Amino acid sequence: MRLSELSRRSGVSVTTIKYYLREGLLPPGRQLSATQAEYDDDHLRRLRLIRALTGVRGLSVSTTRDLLGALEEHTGDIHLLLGLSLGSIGPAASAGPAGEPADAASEGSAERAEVDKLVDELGWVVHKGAPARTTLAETLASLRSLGAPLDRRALLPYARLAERTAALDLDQLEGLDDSSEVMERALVLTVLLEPALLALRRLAQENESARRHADG
Amino acid sequence: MRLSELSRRSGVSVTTIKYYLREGLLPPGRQLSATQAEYDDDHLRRLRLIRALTGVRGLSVSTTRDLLGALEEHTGDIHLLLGLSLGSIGPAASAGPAGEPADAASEGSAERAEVDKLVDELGWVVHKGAPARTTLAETLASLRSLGAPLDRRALLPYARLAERTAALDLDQLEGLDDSSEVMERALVLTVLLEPALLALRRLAQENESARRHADG
DNA sequence: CCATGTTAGACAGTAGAGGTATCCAATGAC
DNA sequence: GTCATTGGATACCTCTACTGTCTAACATGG
Repeated sequence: MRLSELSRRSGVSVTTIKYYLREGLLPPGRQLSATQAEYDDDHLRRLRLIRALTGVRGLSVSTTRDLLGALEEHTGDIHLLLGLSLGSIGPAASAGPAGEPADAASEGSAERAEVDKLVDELGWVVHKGAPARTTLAETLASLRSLGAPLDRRALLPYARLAERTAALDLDQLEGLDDSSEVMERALVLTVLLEPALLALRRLAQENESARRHADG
Repeated sequence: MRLSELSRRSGVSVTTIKYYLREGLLPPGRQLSATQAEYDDDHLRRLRLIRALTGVRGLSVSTTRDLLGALEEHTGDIHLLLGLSLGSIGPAASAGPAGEPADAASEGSAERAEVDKLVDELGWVVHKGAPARTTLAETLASLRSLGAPLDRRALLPYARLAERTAALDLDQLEGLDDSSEVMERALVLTVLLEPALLALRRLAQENESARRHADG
């Protein structure tokens, strides 16, 4: 199909698609001549994936590019994809010592040790450099500085529930043969399911709050 | 304390604090004269909370303002806070019929019904207009259009785990007396724990993936 | 062969978010 | 009296995610 047809079928404007091509989110089409290119259903799928990641999940264009790049790069190696590539997709990766405030509860290196100890205690096999470890440590440091500290003991039951959630996630990948299909599904489930899980948690919170106050 | 001291103690620049005051994220200090104002520890706490919400969690300034506003408004009514105010803090609230693409898997009104049915099946007591219902429905619609549909049956075990997560969350609020303290703690735990829970899930995914591939 | 439509590529422009910088007159501390 | 600080106002800046316009080269239907 032509670029204009790709645009019509995806609901994404031609200029925006050109922008994604420029930014390397979408691979170029098969060039038929200097002024003609053909796109296939893979492009349409990819485009829908891009819109879901940026729109529904709210990822930035550059994060989306990195994610899609990791998808191509580690084809067949679902470990690297789950553990490293999808490891941290928060707002900021906070690289380097940026000189935090003097008084603000000493940068969470203590939390990093706590996280490593937790992972150890759980018996999890997780790469030492997994970015999610850092994300977790940062969040704990932040919670502590706000006066709501969570130690290993408090975190452990959450971790056990995360374990079971992850098992459900991996179950969803069963029965898929094609490797690239598995990889894409893994990305979709890991990243796009996040808003759904958070929404479920909020609904459950409201319910639980209602149940506990029912005695009043 | 003075504005400059508040700045020094929080690590946030004076201009940025002024910006937050302008935007209504931080309440004004006690005005001593036309050119003198005093801030207390509440301001410092609030400021740290703002930085945590925008920095760690990545919320926008306007979302943060809404959240903090809800905190003041519903003091004492933890229901409204959990169910309605914190209901949807995703990237976009998608208000109104914005004319989605022609071909893109018919806007998820079917998903909305599915969500309502799920909540019903679970026996959850949740406000009909809870924004998290919409968030959930949108995510499901998006997953379906990407060829990875999750129906009620697949979602149910996730919901049961969310239930237990919410119970842990509410446990954290036990033993707190002061109402405004409970409210702030609820907000912090609901919103700031999110990155931590997602990080735990990703670590657990890597572990589970390693476990399942251990036979190879 | 010509009118019309489409393409890649280049580049400028835009709107919103999240600050940052500067100036101001008033005022408090020393 | 001098100097730092304040609230208030306004201008400016950087980044992100697009959007618009232009050009020269084709393609396609009549």
